[in-house]
Amino acid sequence: MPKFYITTAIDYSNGDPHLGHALEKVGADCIARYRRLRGDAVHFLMGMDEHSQSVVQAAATAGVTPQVWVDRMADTFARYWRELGCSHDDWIRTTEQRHARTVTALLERIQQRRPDDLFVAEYEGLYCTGCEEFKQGAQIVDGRCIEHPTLELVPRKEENHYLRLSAYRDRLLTLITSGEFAVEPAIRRNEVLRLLESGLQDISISRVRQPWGIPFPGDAQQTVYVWFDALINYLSATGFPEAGYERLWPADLHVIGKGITRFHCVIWPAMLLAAGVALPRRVWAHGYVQWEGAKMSKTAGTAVSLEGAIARYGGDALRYFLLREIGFEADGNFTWERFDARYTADLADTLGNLVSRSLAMVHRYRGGTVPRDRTGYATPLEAAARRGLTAFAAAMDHVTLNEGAAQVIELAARANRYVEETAPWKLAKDATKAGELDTVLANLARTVARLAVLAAPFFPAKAEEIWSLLGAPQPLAAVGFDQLEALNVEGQSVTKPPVLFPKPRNDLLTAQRSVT
RNA sequence: GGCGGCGUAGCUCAGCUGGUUAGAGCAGCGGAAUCAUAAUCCGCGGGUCGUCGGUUCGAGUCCGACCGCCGCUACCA
Repeated sequence: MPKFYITTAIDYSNGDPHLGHALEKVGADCIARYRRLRGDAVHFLMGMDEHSQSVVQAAATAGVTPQVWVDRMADTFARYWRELGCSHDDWIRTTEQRHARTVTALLERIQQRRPDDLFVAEYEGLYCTGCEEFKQGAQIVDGRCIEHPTLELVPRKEENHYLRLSAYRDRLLTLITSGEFAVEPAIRRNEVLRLLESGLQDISISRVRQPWGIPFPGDAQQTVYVWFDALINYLSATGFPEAGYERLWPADLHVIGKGITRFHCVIWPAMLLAAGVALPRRVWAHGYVQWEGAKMSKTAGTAVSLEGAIARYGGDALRYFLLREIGFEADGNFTWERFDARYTADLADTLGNLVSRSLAMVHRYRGGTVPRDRTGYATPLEAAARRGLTAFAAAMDHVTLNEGAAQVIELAARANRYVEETAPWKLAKDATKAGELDTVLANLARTVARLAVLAAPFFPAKAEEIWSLLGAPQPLAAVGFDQLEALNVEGQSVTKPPVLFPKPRNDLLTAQRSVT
């Protein structure tokens, strides 16, 4: 049973999660659930990044200590991920002792192995005495800090610890080009390769005057720079440097957003190379959720609240929509209209209706017991199902989650056509057609069962509900992908179907649409 | 500025290494059916495949230019 260690980016603790965070967690969870279905020993890590300077500010604004603040944020995030059905096996927070221990250990290992890769140098930048921070880029407008436009920015020098990132350029180029360290999708790999080709600068990895952090080993004046600290979380969760951390490490897949590709595909592997620790096998950088075609922004009032999006049809429906419509590669657009359309067409009318009519007919015509198919399932629906299973696996293996979701609904649509083709209600009126009716009902029940299993990575709770309607002796989680082709549900007592995906009234939806 | 991507039916998008009359889903219109959440199924789309050139027997599919969007451009101290 191969292990599969999958991680998501840890989230900054400076504000509530939104749809963008949700896409990443749900996508990673979908992959994790799919790998479990394929029989891997999955270890799925999520967590929180709690050391950034913005945390200190947010806490101060709220009038609480940083620790109280991050505890609060961690609870909030964890609550949302629970509502969305995330099946993570571990939850790491960078304020935890186990993380600090690993950060320290990794730095010490670099100090021992490659002492030349760590050095002290001066950083010189523009310092705002109002913020007590260095400023750069968009934070400077007209030569002044945007927070304190009445104050002069003063040039200031600071001594920092640096990592000799430049030494790893060639090594990284080779590793990425060869695929040994896979950066995906291709557009992100190309970006990283071009960055590498243009050369690397050394980076500073420590800060002074920022006590909310992990002490830099051997220099009590400094703390570890938050990015350097945060990246290590993936390793911390394995128990490094304790013996046995290799049971999980290296990570098989880091799921991240496209905005932090550089950190994960250049800095992180360089850190590991310096420390002599194995590199993760693969990084997948997904795109962003846009709102009405534009970047989501809280200040512009265009950030859809996760609460509202979950409240509309429940967490499962939101998962499905994000993965089917936004996808996990390029940017995608969220609108209430598209959400409503997908929910209605795919979940309610196609899948929900198929489950409803199939189980209802088993009840009406066979007293609720799935009959036996005496033809050996030699039907067009079976042929379509076999093709569907192959296409589903191919899509999921390539992390084209939207295509995987499409395959699930397509199989349900094919089953709906099968119902029309065979017209069970006509067969039921002719006693000589009893065998044919058995075949149709058995095929439909088996298809519904398969759909429950295939849908579980996308909407686990509803899939579980469908599965339970079928009266199977074993739990859904016990079914492996290999068993799906020959899945046998004959003789099972099915429950009369409830409405799985109720369609809300249109006037209510219109009212909700105005609320972001 | 540099590098890269995108621009295909009202909407969301498929179209791999160039080759029959350019496809799917949704929406819309017409019809059938009644097992089912008034759900389902069937039929109907003639879109200059952003624009203009070029290569080729033949180009959404390759090359060039242009127009319009977008991404990355390095320690956001």
